[in-house]
Amino acid sequence: MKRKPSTEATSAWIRLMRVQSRVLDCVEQDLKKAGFPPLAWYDALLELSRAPSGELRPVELERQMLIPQYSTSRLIDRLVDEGLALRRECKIDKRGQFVEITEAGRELQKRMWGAYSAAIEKYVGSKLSDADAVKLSGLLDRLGCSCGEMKLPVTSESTPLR
Amino acid sequence: MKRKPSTEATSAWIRLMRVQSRVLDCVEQDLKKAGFPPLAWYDALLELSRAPSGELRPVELERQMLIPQYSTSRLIDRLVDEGLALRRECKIDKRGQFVEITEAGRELQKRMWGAYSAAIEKYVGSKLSDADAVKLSGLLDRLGCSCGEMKLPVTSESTPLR
DNA sequence: TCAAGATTGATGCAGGTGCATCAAGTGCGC
DNA sequence: GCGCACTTGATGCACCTGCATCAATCTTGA
Repeated sequence: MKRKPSTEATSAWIRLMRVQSRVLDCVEQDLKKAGFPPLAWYDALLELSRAPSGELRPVELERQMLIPQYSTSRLIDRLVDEGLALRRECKIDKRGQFVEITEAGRELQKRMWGAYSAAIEKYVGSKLSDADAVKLSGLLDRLGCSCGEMKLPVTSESTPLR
Repeated sequence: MKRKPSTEATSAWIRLMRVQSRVLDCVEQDLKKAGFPPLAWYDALLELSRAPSGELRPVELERQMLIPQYSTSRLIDRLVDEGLALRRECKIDKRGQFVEITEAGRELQKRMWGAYSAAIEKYVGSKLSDADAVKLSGLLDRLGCSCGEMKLPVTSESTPLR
């Protein structure tokens, strides 16, 4: 058996697991109560809306969102079913396709950001000073480093972040 | 629409979500590769093994683990199917029952701790000084407070934590 | 004591996820 | 130009989860 973690590390691990799941639960619950779909839909719509012409290859979306391929494929199915996105053929690579966000998709994304940002403020922002939020981000980044980097959200005045 | 979160808060939120899911994924993956069942089984076995006579009411387990009732019910089903626990009738309350950990259950819990603790060290302990781990715990606790408190793991030399 | 309500635990159903695998298309090396 | 490995995306299957609901039992209050 390998070296054991310190009690401090173990304690941080436990809190990371518990707090994240609680906070995520709260946020998802608020969104659901407001009649919105799950957060994953928001993430996908945001990625699409940010893309140059509102379209991405599924494989790009997959890399942005860090979810497995089959998961992306099915998420797109659902978005398309709801008229939030549509599949377009990709002429340069006939295996592939483009997924394009629709007007309805863009609108839903914006409306969701209202509820989503309020939830972030309620469950995170209001609990932490900005300085502490920065400290927390820094510590978390140290844990994430080994699994690849994290996209920094480019923030302009009212641009939704991810 | 309500007040918007600062970019610092939003950034912390994003990292909390991403880092947790990455790290959890890594740990679960390591456990799976070592041939062990999911972490939830470990948590349940640990709670049971810590209980006074190795048995708990499902409703207690549910409260300890912070998972929904139906989830507890089915987790117990699986543990029982695998011979890691057994259901005993509860004489004082005929609606209820006791779930008792078996010898096999205790053993699996101990064996899992070997792999589990190694994973914690690998993905958390080795990335953070003890002092930073304490800081991280503190910041996370501030977020968790609104959702109820967290059990502090009582640590003695080689006692598994949760 | 008895009815109304709360608590305990199980379960049918719809849907989501992970895994393995497949088919189609691309592109590289020879 | 051909074959072989790789990439892209979809899907069948098993299992897991959330939701709603149920039956059984306990508790409370009049």
